[in-house]
Amino acid sequence: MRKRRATIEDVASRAGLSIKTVSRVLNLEPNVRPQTRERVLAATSELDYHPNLSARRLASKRSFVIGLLYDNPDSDYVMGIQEGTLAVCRTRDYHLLIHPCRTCAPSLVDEVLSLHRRSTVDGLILTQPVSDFEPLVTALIESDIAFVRISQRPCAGKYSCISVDDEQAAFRMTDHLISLGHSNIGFIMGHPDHGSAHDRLKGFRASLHAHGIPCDRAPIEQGLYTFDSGYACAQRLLALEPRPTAIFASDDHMAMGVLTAAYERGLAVPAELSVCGFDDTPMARYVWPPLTTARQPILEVARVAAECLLNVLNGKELGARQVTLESKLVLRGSTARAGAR
Amino acid sequence: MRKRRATIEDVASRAGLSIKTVSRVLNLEPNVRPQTRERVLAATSELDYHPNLSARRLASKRSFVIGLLYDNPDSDYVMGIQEGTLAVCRTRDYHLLIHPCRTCAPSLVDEVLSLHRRSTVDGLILTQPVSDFEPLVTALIESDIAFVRISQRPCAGKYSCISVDDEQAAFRMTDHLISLGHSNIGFIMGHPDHGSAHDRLKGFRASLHAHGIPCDRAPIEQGLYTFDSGYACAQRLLALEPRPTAIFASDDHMAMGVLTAAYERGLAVPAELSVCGFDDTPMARYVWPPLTTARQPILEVARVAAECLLNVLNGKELGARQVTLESKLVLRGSTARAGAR
DNA sequence: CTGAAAGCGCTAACAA
DNA sequence: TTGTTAGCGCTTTCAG
Repeated sequence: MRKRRATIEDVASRAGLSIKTVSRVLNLEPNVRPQTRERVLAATSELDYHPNLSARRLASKRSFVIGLLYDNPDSDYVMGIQEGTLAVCRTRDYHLLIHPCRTCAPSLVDEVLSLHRRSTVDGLILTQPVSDFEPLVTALIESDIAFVRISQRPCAGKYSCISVDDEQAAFRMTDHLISLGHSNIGFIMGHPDHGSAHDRLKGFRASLHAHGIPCDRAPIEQGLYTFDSGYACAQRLLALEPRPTAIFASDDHMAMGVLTAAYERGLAVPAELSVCGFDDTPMARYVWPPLTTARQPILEVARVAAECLLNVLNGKELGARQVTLESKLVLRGSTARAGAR
Repeated sequence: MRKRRATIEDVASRAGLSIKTVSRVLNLEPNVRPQTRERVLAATSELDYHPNLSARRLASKRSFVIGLLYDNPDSDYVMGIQEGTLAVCRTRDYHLLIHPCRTCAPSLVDEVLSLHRRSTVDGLILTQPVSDFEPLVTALIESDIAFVRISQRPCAGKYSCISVDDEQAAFRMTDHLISLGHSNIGFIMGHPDHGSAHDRLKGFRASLHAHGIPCDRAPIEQGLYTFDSGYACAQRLLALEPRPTAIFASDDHMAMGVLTAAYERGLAVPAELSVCGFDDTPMARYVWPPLTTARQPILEVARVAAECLLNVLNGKELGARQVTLESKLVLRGSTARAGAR
């Protein structure tokens, strides 16, 4: 037979203390004698006591929930971010509310503000491109809602911003292509609403420049971080005279579009065309040839962001943090020495 | 300047009614005169009133949260399920708590029971393979926790079970291959812990049988729903004498492993080998050649499951529902007429 | 260092 | 059909 769930009063009376003392122990507040703490802890476990979240939320006027905002078609990216934030939430007894959304939806700001107004969430983690959507960020600041952004562009104020070194990584990737003997390299840019797209382009250009390759003549196409856009851009690049010997796509989806375009033209990859992507999504390994790409520490990014936010919510962090994590090049079969047949 | 958030009392006094009446309107309870209801609604919107979730939860001893359990490496599948359940939750003012887990973790049962014990969730949606994990299902039934399973195998009792027609779809897919002139078809089975793996095999066999092809001699390999397992199985199948002219992989990940194995052996797909997958993950379109596969109505499955669960939680549904949704064959370039070079 | 009492904002009986 | 009165289980003053 199931007994009624134990409450803080049960614990208090069992330990021969007041509920306030029990509450103190549970909330790790100071000013409790170690011995008293022990008594509480003992009673707690004897009764298999678990605080009632709703009651705690009501009394403390906090939800102990953080919201995760995303508008990203890449499932693997989103899952990675979810996993990282969840890991932190679990260790700190918070819950995660996922909130997929459309950056372009006119209702977005209201939607998010209402999440907070209804005390559904205490704070928010914003991923790209939502994190770069000015109107929302401004509204959050005005409403004094805690948030942490995952983005390259820091924003003013006490708001932390976590990112990966897109520019650096793109620089190194380009270096790699050049070191393989490529000099006519086509570049496919990502969705212009994502800060990362601009940074990756910057890194590409910087590397060309560093190697004395005139970058104003480098063929650059505007993509959208999707397979189809990559395919379309590749069609244009491959029609150029002289044809690029390598194509650097700003993400793996577009790189796969490039592969498809190459196949359709009967171009051998990597013998006649080197292709590289970015992000190292799981499928980069699964296409043929496996994609050379750059691996982002997504989980780590998410973890740091969540940790930051929880620190802010619990007054453990004052200033804004500005963290940049490092990506790694992953060299696979889709890139090879130029002219190697 | 920000005013204090309106409470139910504010609404009541503004409408000149008691809080109970307001509560009735908010909870769609009967026995309220339409005119009274109007007064409440007016006050509600004038004050921009939103009920405090925590208070409601505490008083009603319900969390208005449902949990989503999954242990599936396929991000696209998981995202689809999340999206479908979220859509329903939003329309019915519930929250979704995602809970990725490891079916093999010994702590799984405790972990899930504690979600309910701490009144974190009112009910659960189980996806495969968690939904087929007996110990958990049994524990949930014993603890009288509401749940809905996404699985092919219905379980006893008043518990609903939503599924797709894996067997039927595999049958049709095999039919398709046979109609293209293939008779020596290799089959790669999915992870044996997933009910779907067995059903797909059953459909495959049934189709062979229906066409008078001896299925006891059909080459069948055991995979794990992963790229690598598909690759390994394909290696074995392609080494057979005579070599199969088609391979039916039980999911797209494994099918991609087959494609890779074929490339490495210099086998042209589909000219020398037809390949088909299952699930229609987004990347099925993005590989070369694009994969013939079967599309599952994942969103719909998730929606129905969530709707079911919410109905149960709100006493709107008594018996167990047993729903099977239909998959669609998606014919792409990876399959072709046998012997067509 | 510890405790008593007063809510947090809502729902649930039970009256009226 | 509507209102009154208790709680739900916790945190927060504020006293000791």
